[in-house]
Amino acid sequence: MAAPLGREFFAGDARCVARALVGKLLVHPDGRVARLVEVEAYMGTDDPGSHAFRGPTPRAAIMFGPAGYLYVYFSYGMHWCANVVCGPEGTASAVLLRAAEPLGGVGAMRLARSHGQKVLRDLDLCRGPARLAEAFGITGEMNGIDLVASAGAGAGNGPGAGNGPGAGNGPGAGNGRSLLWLADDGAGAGGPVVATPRVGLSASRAPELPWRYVVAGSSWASRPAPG
DNA sequence: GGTAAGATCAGC
DNA sequence: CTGATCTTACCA
Repeated sequence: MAAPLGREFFAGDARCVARALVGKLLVHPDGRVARLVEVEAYMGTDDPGSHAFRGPTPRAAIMFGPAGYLYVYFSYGMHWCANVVCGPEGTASAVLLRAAEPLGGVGAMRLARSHGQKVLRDLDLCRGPARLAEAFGITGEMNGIDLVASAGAGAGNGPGAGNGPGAGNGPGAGNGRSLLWLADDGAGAGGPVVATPRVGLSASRAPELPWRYVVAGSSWASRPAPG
C-alpha cells in the first residue's frame, strides 16, 4: 500500500523534504513506479545554484508558489528535469529528482526512453535527472501541475473526468486526478542516506553545499556515493 | 539585438 | 572528452 504524500509533506524546508523524499515512490497513473534514490535541494534568493537566485523570473516563478507543484525546466537545449516545489508560498525552493530505481511499468519507461532501437538496461532508465524525467514522460507541458491529490480523491468520475491519459487504472486509482504524484510505501531508502555536494554546478558561481541526498552505495544513483 | 553559460546525456 | 541544441538572463 502506497499512501500519496500530501501538501504538508512538501511545505517544510527543502533540505528536510529532500532527505525525506529519498526512498519514496514516484508514481505515474499508467503504472510506472520508481523509488527515489537521489535528490537535490535548491533554495531561493540566497542560493546561487538555484534558478530562483535572481528572484521570481518567469521561469523560476513557480518556485515561489505553494508547495507540491511540479517545476519542469529545459536543460542544455535538449533535456527536461523535474522538481517538486517546497516551502511556504512566497519563499522559493524545490527538490530536483535526480535518480530512482524502477519498480513498475518498466516497459513503458523503456519505451519512453528508447530513442533508436537501442536496448536500455533497467539501470539506465532513471539514472540521472533528465533520464528520470524522460522515463516518466515529463516535459514542459507538465510544468506547474499539482502533484498532490485533490481532496475527495474517491471516485473521480464526474462529468469532466473523461480527459487525460490513463484514467484511473493501476496503482494510481487512489489518487484521483494527478498526472503524477509521490507516495510512501513504508519501505524507506533501504540504506543510509548521505549528503554530498550538488552535481553540475560551476564551482565559481555557487559554493559547494551538501544538499544532494543519495542512498549510500546505491547503483541506481547517477554517480557513486560513499557507503 | 547579441551572447555566454547552463541543475545533461550519449557516443567516440 | 566532446558535440548536440536552445532557453534564459544579462549586457549594450
